[in-house]
Amino acid sequence: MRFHDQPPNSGRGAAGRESYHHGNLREALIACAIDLIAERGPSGFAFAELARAAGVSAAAPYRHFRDRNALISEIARRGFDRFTDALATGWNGGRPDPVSAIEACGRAYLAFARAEPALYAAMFENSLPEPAEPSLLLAADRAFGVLRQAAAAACEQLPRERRPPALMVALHLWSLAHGIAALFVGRAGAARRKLPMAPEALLEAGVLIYLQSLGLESPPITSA
Amino acid sequence: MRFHDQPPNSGRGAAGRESYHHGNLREALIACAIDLIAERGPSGFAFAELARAAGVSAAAPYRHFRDRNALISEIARRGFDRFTDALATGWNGGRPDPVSAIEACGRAYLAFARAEPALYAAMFENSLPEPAEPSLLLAADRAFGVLRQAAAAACEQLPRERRPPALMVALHLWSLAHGIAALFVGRAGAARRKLPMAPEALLEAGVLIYLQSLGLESPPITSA
DNA sequence: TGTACATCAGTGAACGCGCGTTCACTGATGTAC
DNA sequence: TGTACATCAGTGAACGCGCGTTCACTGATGTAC
Repeated sequence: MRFHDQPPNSGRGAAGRESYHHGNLREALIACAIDLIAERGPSGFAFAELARAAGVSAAAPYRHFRDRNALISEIARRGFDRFTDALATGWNGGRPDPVSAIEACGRAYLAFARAEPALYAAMFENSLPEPAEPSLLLAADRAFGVLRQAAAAACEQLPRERRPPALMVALHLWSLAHGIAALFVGRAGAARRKLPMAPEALLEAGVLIYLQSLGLESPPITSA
Repeated sequence: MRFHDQPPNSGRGAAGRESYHHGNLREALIACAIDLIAERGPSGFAFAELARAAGVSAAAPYRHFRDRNALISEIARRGFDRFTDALATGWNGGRPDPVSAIEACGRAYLAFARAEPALYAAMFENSLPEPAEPSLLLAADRAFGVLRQAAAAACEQLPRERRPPALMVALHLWSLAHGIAALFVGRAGAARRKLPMAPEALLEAGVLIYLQSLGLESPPITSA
């Protein structure tokens, strides 16, 4: 499954290119870049090489992106947008119950990292200079917002005196999911190793153990 | 605190270089590369630039490393060795009790990532080609072995029927620690954000919640 | 419908640059005797 | 201690290459009238 659309005439390479004008070079460059990132990582190719892959001259991309970083930043931004949607779909408003919904959210997290390694890498393994684009920061905030919201909803199931800070819970969930994604999904570093279980199962077990400790079970103690 | 030694005449740059022979170019290259990685990441500089930084001609490094990857691989390998030591020191044979020792191990994990961002990046954010050097894989295995051993010792505190697989516990701990390190320590991507608490505190809380769910407390239920 | 014109989105040549890698070389060091 | 010689660990020039970026240009498209 691919999360990004294929607009008309945005095919990779020069194939289908008939006119002097490309028609949709901006989208074609993004699509080609995503392929290159998936192969070699966000720092693994040159801007000129990307132009070649898209079948245009090395000068053409400058009509659409200030420089290489602007391209990567745009890809990361779109990645966070898709990521937000994927997490929100998993969470599904907390139905049927917060714990199940958080589990679904975790599955969506890893599914995204697996299905879109290039986007995930552009989001988390880029080397973009600080400060980042404001729109990129906003998109990242929105994605984390889903986790924060999920954690808050789950925490509200608990009696006030046993209620941990929702932000902390969200950070724990995010860290665990990201750790598993970075270590065991995608094209990682030397640490890559075989797992006795699927990453999804590992995350699910970890989250269950964690939430159980907080006093959360599925189905919830307080039934609807 | 730096974990790597400074052998004689391994100073950065040409400073202190008096003779035709460098004396310790291999170590000097590694030291310079660590500085460059800390600044720009494991893919952020060229082999020739490293030679310049070390004050030698571009051809000199080839006397000591087959190519750039061999250098990065060596740095990652040494990183894992130091990392193993740091984790083992934190674990401290499980004293005074497994839960406290695991917490100390977690602190050592983040302390390492913080003190040695270049080594940590070389270990986990490199783009080394597969298959990795066997010696690098071994070094990585030894580091993970400390976590596995710690998890096993902790699990043995539990009655057999409530005992989770130690490997799974080790993977959870590793993932959580790595997730926190990748997201909140060092020079991360667009996701970098301010935390309401120190990464160390975040990890400590997460590990406590997790272990508590397994039935582990500090001080241990079964006293010595 | 036709035409003039403005704008857009490409081209391709050019620039200076630094990279990776090789090569014959040479200064420095270590050692046998 | 002295000397001859082998080995080591550098140099610096050279190569072809691809990169990033700019520039004047031009083909294609859209629009006013």
